[in-house]
Amino acid sequence: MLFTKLLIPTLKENPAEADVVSHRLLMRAGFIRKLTSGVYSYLPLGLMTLRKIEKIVREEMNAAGAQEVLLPMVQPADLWAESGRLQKYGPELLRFKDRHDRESCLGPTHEEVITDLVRNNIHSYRGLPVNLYQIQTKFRDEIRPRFGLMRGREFIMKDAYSFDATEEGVDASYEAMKAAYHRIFARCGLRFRAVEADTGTIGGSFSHEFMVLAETGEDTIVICKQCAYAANLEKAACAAPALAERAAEKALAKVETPGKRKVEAVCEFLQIAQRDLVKTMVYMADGRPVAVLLRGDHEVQPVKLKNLLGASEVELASDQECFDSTGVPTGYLGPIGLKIQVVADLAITAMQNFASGANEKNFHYVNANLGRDFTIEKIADLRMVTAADRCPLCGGELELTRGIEVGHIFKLGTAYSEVLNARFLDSDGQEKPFIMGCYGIGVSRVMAAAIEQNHDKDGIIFPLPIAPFQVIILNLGFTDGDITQAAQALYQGLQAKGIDVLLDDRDERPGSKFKDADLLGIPIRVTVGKRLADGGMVEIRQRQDGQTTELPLAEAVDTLVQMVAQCM
RNA sequence: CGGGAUGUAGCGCAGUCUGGUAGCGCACUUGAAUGGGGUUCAAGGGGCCGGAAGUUCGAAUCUUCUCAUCCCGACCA
Repeated sequence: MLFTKLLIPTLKENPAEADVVSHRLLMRAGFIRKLTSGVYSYLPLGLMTLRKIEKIVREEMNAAGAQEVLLPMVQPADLWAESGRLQKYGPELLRFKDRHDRESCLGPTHEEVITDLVRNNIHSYRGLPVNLYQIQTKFRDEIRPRFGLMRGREFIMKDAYSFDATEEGVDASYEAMKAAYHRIFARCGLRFRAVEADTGTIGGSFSHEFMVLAETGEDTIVICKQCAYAANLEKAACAAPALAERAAEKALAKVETPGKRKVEAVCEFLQIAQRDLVKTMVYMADGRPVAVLLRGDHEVQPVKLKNLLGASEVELASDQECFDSTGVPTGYLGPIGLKIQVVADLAITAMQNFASGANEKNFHYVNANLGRDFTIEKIADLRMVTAADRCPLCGGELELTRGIEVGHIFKLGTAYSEVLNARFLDSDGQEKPFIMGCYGIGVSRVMAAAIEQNHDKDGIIFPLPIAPFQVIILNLGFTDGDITQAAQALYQGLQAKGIDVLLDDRDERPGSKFKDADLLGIPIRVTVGKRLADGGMVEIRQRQDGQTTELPLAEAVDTLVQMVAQCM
């Protein structure tokens, strides 16, 4: 296409509202414009990239045996009431009434609608398994939309739902999706990892997130350097502590620790290492206080705690809440004689003769021992993994790194089919609920994540498979008929070979064209200028590494076709 | 919803403290020159100073209220 025929409003300066790199560059390169908070228009270039991502997604979903459908965005509230999520989903579900005063909502996700569709149309195990997907705009009234396309309220999502008759079946469906997702993100040219994840509010029993690796990612992920283990920090398991040889238990003693509340201060005062102190953190679990014991140098992982307690919300208690429930000021809490529920992290089972608060202002115990001085009902893995931890699978070294969640797959089980009474007749004549899985990809987020991962100071560096154009031709001889004609010919030659090519035919200075080409991130740039007039040569430059070659115009088409084929 | 900040031309900003009727750069229009890393000169067009109320002879500027946007926390593709 011709540059002059496309709406590509590039910006020289960074918009004040954008300070995340993908947002900034998407704005500057003229891919998106904001309409209102968390809601964006896609301009021609943005839509082209989106379409390329969608095409890859479609091809892989179809290849994995899924069928494409398109479900309604406006949904009756009744259906959400039936699943129980009308209440549970909260204000993120945008609700409104139509002219007949019927309660409606905008679909933030489609478990209800798809389950309704399947329960009304599939009644036998003979129709199973089935996997239905769509690519569609979702709306979630996020508390705080931010980072441009990374967390919009309106965004484009591919969501798929599988229905199986058996456990083996759903496992196979899940694995097929996992494999398809690997192919999708690999084909998009992204560096990513699939990690084990918490199942969150969607529920279900098993889940993986697909993370695009980028320093600016919102999530921390844990990767084993030796084996294939990878997990979200929320989920990452801590290896069971190595049990050292048991030493003799020393006598418990209460010591005065005036004004020493923080772990560092207490340990310094007592002349002990932080790993020899048990700290006591109080959390409010659905409004009920719970104390968590863990080693002085460890941190609580709230999601693990939430899961252990079966609570819907856990939050660190304020100093006041803490005092109200225990009668002890924070800093002096300890397991011995504490009146509220106490749970403990696994790591403390390996500790001996440790220090802890004495539940009395300005006092701590030393030489406390689990079992002798106190007992704990629930001991579990409750802490955050650290880089010092070992892989729970192979004992290898762990690495903590940042990622952007672009895909999430869940094995749902029968959670939705049960509440929505979606059943089929099995071969044994029994009526059974469908066993479901659901699988999402944030298509618009993939575009943003690709940029977070691939950019430099000059602009975007698109992986070729998702670049709006594969090749950009710069005509630098705007006033020179021969050069302009050669650029035109090259443009038509590439088009004839099926290359997505953009010809910069603007009456602009060379500098502007170079700057814009870099900003747009088109992988291959061809410059047709006075070097053509001098020696019949054109210049080819790769955006990725800046590698430049010159070659005769006559060879350009074949060479470019080869280069593009190599990168797809 | 808590904490912080900002709203002045399409974009980036100054002017606000100390009230006197709106300015700079880029972009845009016209003309000329220039043509391999955001070129130069000249002449133009464009603003209800987010909105409302108040104080004042006079408000972008002071006061109050509102709306919007962005950033930091709990949620998620």
